[in-house]
Amino acid sequence: MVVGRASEDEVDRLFHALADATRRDIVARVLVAEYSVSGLAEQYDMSFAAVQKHVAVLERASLVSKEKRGREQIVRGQVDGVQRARRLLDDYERIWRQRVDQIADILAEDAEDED
Amino acid sequence: MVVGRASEDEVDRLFHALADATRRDIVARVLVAEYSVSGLAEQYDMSFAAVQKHVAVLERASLVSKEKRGREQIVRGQVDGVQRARRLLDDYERIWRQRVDQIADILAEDAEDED
DNA sequence: GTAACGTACAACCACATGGTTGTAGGACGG
DNA sequence: CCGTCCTACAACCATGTGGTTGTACGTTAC
Repeated sequence: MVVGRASEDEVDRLFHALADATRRDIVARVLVAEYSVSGLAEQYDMSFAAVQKHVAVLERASLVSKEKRGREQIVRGQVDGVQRARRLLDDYERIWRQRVDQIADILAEDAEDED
Repeated sequence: MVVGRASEDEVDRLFHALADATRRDIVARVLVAEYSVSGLAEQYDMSFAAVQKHVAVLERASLVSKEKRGREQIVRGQVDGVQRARRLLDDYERIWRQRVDQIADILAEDAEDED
């Protein structure tokens, strides 16, 4: 198919995880510094459990990873997950450019004008 | 012309629209060629109304545009929507690189006496 | 040991989503 | 005109999502 690298389910999880402002903010934070889950929860006006769920969604999408440290769970950003998403969008742009090139070729050959 | 920073809602709609395999396939198709809504509906094993809803989601996310032609509605891909999403992910990668650079700086300072 | 902390998870609720069918209306061809 | 095609939209249903609270359990501190 057009986008071949990751399974459709993985891509679903990836974009779904990114389709929430709180989760995007979490990703941005943990790309910069480490946070415990409760440390993250302090940043937002919602319950600990809600933040925990967001982190779980991000983890399933491979956008963050968790590592147990003592009684805390440390959350880190996984930049390769971000890169994977970006690369998928690159594919779409490439498809589009191919089409544009084809159209340009046709126009160059026919030298026709259309409105 | 640089696309300005998108509102959180716009980004939500963008990634949400991309978080469905059928919708991603529609985007890929209409980036290559024009389709009427019913033309798209023929491609998938679901009702016309379902496809119509998917197109509406993509339209709200500015990933496709519709144009009336006779009794048909022609769907086209909007590559700038794709580019907008990709650029957002670029931002995340940039954040991450800055952090990596900072860490590298710290390591470099620590290793200065070694020079 | 006990208390507090950090986490996991289940149950629950309101609401959105993705699908269906049905109805209605504009555009085209006879 | 009439019938067909394409579209729009509403109503409905099952399921998923984002949030809550409550409970349980391991870890740390006192």
